[in-house]
Order: sequence, then structure tokens, then C-alpha cells
Amino acid sequence: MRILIAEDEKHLAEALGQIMTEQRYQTDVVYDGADGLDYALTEQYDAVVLDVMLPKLDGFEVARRLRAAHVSTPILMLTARDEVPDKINGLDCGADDYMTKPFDSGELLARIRALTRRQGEVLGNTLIAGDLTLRLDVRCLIRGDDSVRLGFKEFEVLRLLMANCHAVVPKEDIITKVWGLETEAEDNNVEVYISFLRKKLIFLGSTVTIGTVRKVGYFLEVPPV
Amino acid sequence: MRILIAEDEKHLAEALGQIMTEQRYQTDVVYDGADGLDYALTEQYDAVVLDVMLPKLDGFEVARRLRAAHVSTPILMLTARDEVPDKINGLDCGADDYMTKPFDSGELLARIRALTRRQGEVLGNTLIAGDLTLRLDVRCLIRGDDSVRLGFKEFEVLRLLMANCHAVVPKEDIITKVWGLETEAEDNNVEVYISFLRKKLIFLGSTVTIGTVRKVGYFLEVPPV
DNA sequence: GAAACTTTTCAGACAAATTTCAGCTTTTCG
DNA sequence: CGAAAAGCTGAAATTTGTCTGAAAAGTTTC
Repeated sequence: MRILIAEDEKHLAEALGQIMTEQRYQTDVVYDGADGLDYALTEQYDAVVLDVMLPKLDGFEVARRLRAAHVSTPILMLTARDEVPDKINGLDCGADDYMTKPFDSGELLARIRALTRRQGEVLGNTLIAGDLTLRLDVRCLIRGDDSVRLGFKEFEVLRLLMANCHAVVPKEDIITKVWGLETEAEDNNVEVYISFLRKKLIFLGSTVTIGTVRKVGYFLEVPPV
Repeated sequence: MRILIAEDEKHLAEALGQIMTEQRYQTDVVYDGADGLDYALTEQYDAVVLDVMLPKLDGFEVARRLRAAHVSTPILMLTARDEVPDKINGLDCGADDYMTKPFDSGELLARIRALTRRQGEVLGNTLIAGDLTLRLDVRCLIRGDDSVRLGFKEFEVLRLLMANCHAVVPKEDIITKVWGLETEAEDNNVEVYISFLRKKLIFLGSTVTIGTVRKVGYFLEVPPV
């Protein structure tokens, strides 16, 4: 997961970088708005943490230009001021969330997680999560040089998990979406397929695993890169 | 941000109102306990500043009744007396913080900020209180870098406490909301889960603790920042 | 129509969540 | 003070939900 941090107080910028790094996010740090815009336009980030008051270009402007350039990377704005007008302004420019300094690092991380939750990108007819690529056309799962073919149900279950990457998919949802609304299928059916899939993930040597939330469902655990 | 001020010394009340207004807080001022209770019950405030000695209903009583009505707005108590018994009394009734007159306006503002710092707010699908973040989807509790998974009941109990983090949650409520209306579960069941949770809070090194109000219930003690 | 694959069913093993219980500490109140 | 009530907590016991191997049943492919 790559994060761009644009913050001119070097002290704070460093702290942010550290917090992120501890969470295994990969970060780039820049100290003014112009650089921020530049990096955000050139590179691929999963989120941008953007201070409002930046030299050269302020945060609002950076956000506006990014959106104008159709870059849809989620933006989290930071500001020292706790003023309503700013808040509105920030969100109007295309920021996705907003935090006032000083902030709690746990909260920052929670917000980052919330912003980056939308994943499981569909590119053409492939779904991507972590080191896995699911080809929708031929129903095969690829990791690096290896690949396996998936049965229809296997495929549908994994597709659900990958499309809702990071979110927990309830067992019930899996049943109704894969087996259909009126079906005899029971929880155990899902469990069996999860077991099949886990075996294949291990076979492929993927870093992705399938997590269980007891009494609820399953989710894809995509380790931060 | 809306603040209710209940203070009978008009002189002081006015000063308070002014201080708040300068900070762009929106304030309502009332001069006795009955009005205070009335307003606090009817309107939506982000915090209540409550003098202890008030005509008609004293501050303790107002706080108690608010909590009884399941209003969890943070309460800052003001008193001229600097007595320990009062302090205990105030916190028992459900006040969240306590200041003795005369006070410094800077300190007052700092405390208000602390009280209103998004606590128990649902953000995406996380609940935040103090240094704790509860992820509602995967049912795990996070503090800084550490996190623990919670069982279903554990999770529900903590969720209740965090969602009402300025109020005491009665044991009975916990039982009916977590175990359901018709259940054999006894007080001890709740006690056991509170014990589980306390252990996990300590494990995480959180500053948040779970407080007990004898014969009533439990509340989250979120230390002022 | 046989081989190869997919899907379903089932049962035992297993692990986690939950309950129960007993002894202990703290608080309350006469 | 001291007894009774309320609460705390560790450990054992129980229940519940999940995992997984194997076999049976059903499909597709050639």
C-alpha cells in the first residue's frame, strides 16, 4: 500500500512517515504543494495525506487539480484550523476525508484504512488483490508464474471476496450470491469451498490469506506490501 | 459545535458564553437546573457545562437524570467547592470531567476540546474512544500497533460501552442487548465479559479503562488527553 | 461411456467462545 | 467492627462453529 504525504512541517512529516511505515505502508514524503501534485500525478498511490497550508500550492488547490486530472486517489486533508468553512472547502475540492491537527495516530490510521478499503480493482476482465490476479474470462487464478484453474463455484466465491477486498463478506451473502436465493445449500458448503480456496492459495504461495470472522463470514487478508 | 451552559451567576454565565462564542462554539445559556435538564433532553449538544449549585435542580441531579434518560452528551461540572466528595459524587452521576471555580478560560477550553474530541463516533465502520479503535467489520480492537480479535459477545459488550462512552451503561441493558430479551444470562455473565475486556485493554496498553458503578453498570473511562 | 473434473454430503477432529462455579476482594450499612 | 451484598476473576466444563479428509453423486469432455 503506497501513501503520499504532503506536509511542510518537517517534524510532523517525519512522524507521519514513521507511523505509516510502522504499519507497513510504503510512503513518499514531500514538503510543498507543487511536489505533492507532481508525485500524485506521476505515481500510483493508494491514498494521499495532504496538509492544507503548504508552500507553493495549498492543499485545496492540489486536491482540485488532481480531481481535474481525473486522478481518483483518496485524499485525506489535514489542517490546524478547526473551522467549518475550511471543512466545506476541503470536501468541495475533492478531498474524501478531513482531520484537524493535532490528531491521534490511531484515528489517522483508521481513516486511512477506511479510505483505502475500496479495493479489488477491476482492470479489463481481471480482479487484483495483493499478489493475486483473478482472470474473469478463463476463471483462473494467477500468482507470479503459477496459476490454477478454478471450478465455477470456487471462482464465484473468490470473486466475491476479491471484489470486496478487506471487507467481511457474510456467509449468507456468499450463499445467496453463489448458490442463488432459493437453495438448500448450507453453511458447510461455503466452508468446504473456503477450504478448497485456502489450499490453492497455499499451493500458489500467495501472501493473501482468507480470514474468518466467527458467526459472520470471511474476508481477504491482503498483507501490506 | 453546540454547547449548553447551565450557570446561575449571570455574570459568570455571560462570560462563559462569550468565551465559547469567540471560539466559534454555538451556545445556549440557562440559569437553573430545570431548564438545563429540559434543554439537554430536547436539543442536541456536543457538551454541557454544568454548575453544581443551581436553583431548582442541582447539577448532580441534572447529570443523573440525563444519564438515566440515556443521553450521553459529555458533561463538564463546575463547582466553587474544591472538595473530594463532590468530585466523586460528580463523576458517579455521570459527569465526565470536573473543574473548580475560579478557573482559567484556557483550561476550560482545553477540557471542552478534550471532551468533544470525537469519542464514540462511528467513522466508516469503526468506533473510536480515547486511544481505542474498534473495527466493526472484523470485530477487532486496535490500539496503536497492537490489535486483538474479540469474540462475538465481547465485541457487543465493548461496542455498547464505546457507543455510550460518556454514560454509564446499566448491566441490565447489557444483558438484554447482548444476550437478548429472553435469556437465562445473569449478572455474572456480564462481569465475566467485563473481566475479559479489562484484560485485553491492559494487554493493549490502553489508557482507557472500564469503570464500575455499583448496582448499576459500567462505563468507559476515557482519560482527558 | 470412461476419464477427469466439479459439487455435495458427512463425520470426526479441532479450536474458540461461552457458561458455570467457587473462592476471593471490595463495598455497604447497621 | 463485622456481616451481608455485590463484584471480580481463574479454571474447568460445556457448547458451538469451523475445518478438512474422504467418499459419493453429478457434470463435462473427448
